[in-house]
Amino acid sequence: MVVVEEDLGLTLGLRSPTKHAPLRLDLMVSSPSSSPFPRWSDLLSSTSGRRSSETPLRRGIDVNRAPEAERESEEEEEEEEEEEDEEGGAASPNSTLSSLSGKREAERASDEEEGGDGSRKKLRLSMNQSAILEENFKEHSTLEPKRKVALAKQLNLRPRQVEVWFQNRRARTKLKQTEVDCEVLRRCCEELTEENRRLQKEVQELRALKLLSPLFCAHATPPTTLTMCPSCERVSNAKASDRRSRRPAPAAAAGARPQAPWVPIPLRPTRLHAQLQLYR
DNA sequence: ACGATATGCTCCCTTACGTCA
DNA sequence: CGTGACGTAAGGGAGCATATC
Repeated sequence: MVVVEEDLGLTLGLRSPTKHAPLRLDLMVSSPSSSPFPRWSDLLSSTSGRRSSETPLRRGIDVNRAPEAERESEEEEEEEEEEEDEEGGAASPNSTLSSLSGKREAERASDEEEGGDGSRKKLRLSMNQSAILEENFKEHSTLEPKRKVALAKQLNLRPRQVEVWFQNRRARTKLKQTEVDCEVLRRCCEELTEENRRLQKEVQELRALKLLSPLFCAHATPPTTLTMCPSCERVSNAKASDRRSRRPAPAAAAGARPQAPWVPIPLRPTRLHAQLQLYR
């Protein structure tokens, strides 16, 4: 499966009204000054301004750190998974029923054993883990199986956790991009509404001007005649000298519409005509 | 060559949990 | 201390691509 980075939520298909360029937002981490390891809540806090104080993670408490014994067993499990991965395919336990066989089912079973009562465990990633994941996401927003396993090993996480993190990260990026796109569209709509209002006003002023000066149209200089081709009904304002009958061009004008005598059409000033004159 | 099936991936929506005000 | 809002890890379904038979 060929995956293009731009299709992964970074651009949503909405186009800029001006340049037909995809609206893009750089959502990557940009070396924050306050903390070396930014969290997503910080990156996105421009909209919700909560979470101003330090989190336990910031205070140095890693809630995600497992006891050493469990840690070792997890590492053994990861090594087993890595071996399986290198034999072929990624160990990615998915929830699809058809996929719940074999390796995945075994992994889920092992997870439940860890959880004990079967309740869902929710682990917070440490700042360091988040930062490394963020760095990797910056390089590429998708995960190859080998990179996933390598990252998992580096971060002392299960490959499934790395996979989920990337998945959620892509979702956040897309959500943020959607918000930006909506804002751009909203502004565009406002501008067009304002432009429409302005034009309506202009039309009203022009109409009022016409009512006040009834001779206005008479003083305008409309073309006295137009010419129309009887066959194709095209209208032309060619000069009188060019209005004489023309013979249909022979073979040279192959594909061209056969010429017919052009007939002058007397024109009277109309409202449309006046408008056209005014807008010239 | 073609269809059925299995597998693995991503996307999307939802749920559950942790944290904070 | 209880509660609601919010952020986020994780569960689960659907769709798609690929490999195998």
